[in-house]
Amino acid sequence: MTPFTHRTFPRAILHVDGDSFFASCEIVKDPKLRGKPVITGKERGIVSSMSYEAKSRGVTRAMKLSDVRKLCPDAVILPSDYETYSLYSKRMYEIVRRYTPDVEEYSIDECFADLSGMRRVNHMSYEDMSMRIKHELDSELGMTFSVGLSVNKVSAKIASKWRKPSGLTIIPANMLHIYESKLPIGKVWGIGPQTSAYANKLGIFNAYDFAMKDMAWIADKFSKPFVEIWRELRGEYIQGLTIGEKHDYASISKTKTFTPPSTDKSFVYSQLSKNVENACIKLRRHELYTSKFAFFLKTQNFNYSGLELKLAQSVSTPQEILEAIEERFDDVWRKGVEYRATGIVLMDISHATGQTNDLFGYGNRIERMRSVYGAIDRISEKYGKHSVFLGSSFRAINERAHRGDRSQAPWRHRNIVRGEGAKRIAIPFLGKVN
DNA sequence: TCTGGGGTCCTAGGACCC
DNA sequence: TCTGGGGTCCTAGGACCC
Repeated sequence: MTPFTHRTFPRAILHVDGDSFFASCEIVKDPKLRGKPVITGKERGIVSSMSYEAKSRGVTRAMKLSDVRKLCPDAVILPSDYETYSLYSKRMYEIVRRYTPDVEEYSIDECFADLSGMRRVNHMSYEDMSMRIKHELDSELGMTFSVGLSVNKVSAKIASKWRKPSGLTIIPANMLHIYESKLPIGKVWGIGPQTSAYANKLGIFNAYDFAMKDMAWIADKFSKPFVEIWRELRGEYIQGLTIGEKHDYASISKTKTFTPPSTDKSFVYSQLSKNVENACIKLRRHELYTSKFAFFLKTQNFNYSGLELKLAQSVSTPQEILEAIEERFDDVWRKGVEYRATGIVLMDISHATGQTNDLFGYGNRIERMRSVYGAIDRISEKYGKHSVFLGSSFRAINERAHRGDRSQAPWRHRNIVRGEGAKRIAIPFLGKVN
């Protein structure tokens, strides 16, 4: 008899997790790689994803590629190819959607699905649905998935992680306590190192210890998210699924580390300018607008300095953002400090432009800017990303400029530059827009 | 894990108002 | 002038996830 509940599947929540997803996609792209230690993340210099062959040789996530080559000289190291990964990701979602419309696209290699109430429609048990989903994923996509079925998200996560790779684990409510008593508290989804250490101090070591505390005790000692986890560990269904494609964002950010670090203001600014351009590209792809943002610089010792700024109107193009940054950049910039990265975070994201009274004809200009960027997005689609970019991003995009010309003013975002191999043509911006 | 990039949610505390 | 209570909005920062 379970301590928690009687019904085996009050809700049937599935969690699907692609095994070594990026590396697996690379192996499907190039079957000759099968059986070899495959690693992705070449462009970053650290391991992003590794095949099980690589894992068994001792390769771990975030390991430096120089160490990987020593450990595993025959490793095949590839740059990330997100286009392909997203394609396989979409195919994964579609297969799961054959059995229920309620699919949450949780991340590029994971999804949740609510199978509740689908037994009659699909003419099969939840267990059979889980088996068939896994079989269709494995056979149609040519890689393996680990699948877990239980009564809520937290438990479904426990199930899918239980056996990897290629596991299928089914945990009905009356069996939850068995798995939980073998699971260290820090392995529970949503319980990280801080909370795990705190729980240990309170005498909680596994998920079952946690689940068996009473409500008042938990509520007294933990914040809301952990109370929800506690309830799900007891078999309740608390965390709903977010169904459908992701088009809404609370924030959009872009940050990029450069090596070696730099004390060169115009170079660092160009990095930031490029990040702003990229963030705006994402904004426009989802037809979104922003009216608040933060920019920051990251020093060599991982200190951050930055500012949060507001715009008079919502925008989806970089001009106003960069003008605002330009005005305040010197408040953040410290001469002689070595910076290793810049970043931008767009906030207050909305679907509409957010009407404000337009005292200075500002909106008119924004309208024109938007139509210019409509054209730019079409050019980029046709000729590749960054075939057109701002003058202020020039040094970040044209790598060679880093060592050479230092005379360029940092703020040249009023010029748009068209890149074409070695030839790059600056186009005066403001005067030409109509 | 001596450190990459992109997200989300929650809480505490200050400002301001009635 | 002082004291008390309550509400809302905003920001900084923590914690966690993939």
